[in-house]
Amino acid sequence: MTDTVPESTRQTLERLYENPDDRLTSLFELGADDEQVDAQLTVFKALANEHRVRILDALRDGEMCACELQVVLDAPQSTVASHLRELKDAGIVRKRRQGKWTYYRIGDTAVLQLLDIAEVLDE
Amino acid sequence: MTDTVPESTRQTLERLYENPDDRLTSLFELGADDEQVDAQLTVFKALANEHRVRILDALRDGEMCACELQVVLDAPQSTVASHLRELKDAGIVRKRRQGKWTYYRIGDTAVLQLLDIAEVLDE
DNA sequence: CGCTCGAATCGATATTGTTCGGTTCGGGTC
DNA sequence: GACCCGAACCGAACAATATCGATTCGAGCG
Repeated sequence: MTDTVPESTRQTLERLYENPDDRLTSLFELGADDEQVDAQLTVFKALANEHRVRILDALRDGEMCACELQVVLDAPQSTVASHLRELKDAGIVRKRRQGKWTYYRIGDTAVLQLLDIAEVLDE
Repeated sequence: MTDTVPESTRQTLERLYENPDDRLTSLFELGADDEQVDAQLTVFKALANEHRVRILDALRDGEMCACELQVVLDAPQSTVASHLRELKDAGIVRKRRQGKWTYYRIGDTAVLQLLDIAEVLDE
């Protein structure tokens, strides 16, 4: 495991620490587990697009059908549909079918927290 | 403004609402302002990458120098450096130079909140 | 100064994400 | 059933990001 580290890095660590091998091991252990990272990535990737952020900002005060979101985004139907699908796949949004229309809503208030925190973050 | 909407969408809204023009206008006004969306996007794009998420997870309990992060990620120096630059540009991370080394740390506890919320979100 | 080393930048290439016309699907109406 | 309409899906063209070797930069040292 620790022997996959490039020699240059090992040498650096040898200068930095008394027990480079121990430090190497603890550095490896610092790595977050894959499931945790996967969950975080799923969410952040879904939020990392202007259209999708605008959809969520529009859904803050209630559900809307796909055709209305089309107006808010001012984008073609197929484009809006694919973004809605990504948001749904990421578990950020839920849909409800009523007759010919499909209504979308934010699935969890935690999403609103994410939007709020991100908005303020870079002061 | 409302006349840029495709005719098909207008027709849809005419069937959905009594005053399609009013609804159209309020839909447009639902659009979040650009500054707000920009701020949110900057943050989410910076977080939408596995390497960068792993860096932040590693920085949870204190600062680390670039060469140590290289070990945590098990990635080449230039790759790590470019990710650190993106995190810094997004205002998520701060750096501090000490001699030949550069130490990075999370710049705001709000970042930790984002990581925590995202991890739990998709239950 | 000349040298070493950690970090930053450059740039060509590879990978991933986005757009959107065309088509299909599913419900509703007559 | 035939038709209409909103939404979903497909896939090819295009755009944005990521990767990483090579080079440069900048601090420390002899």
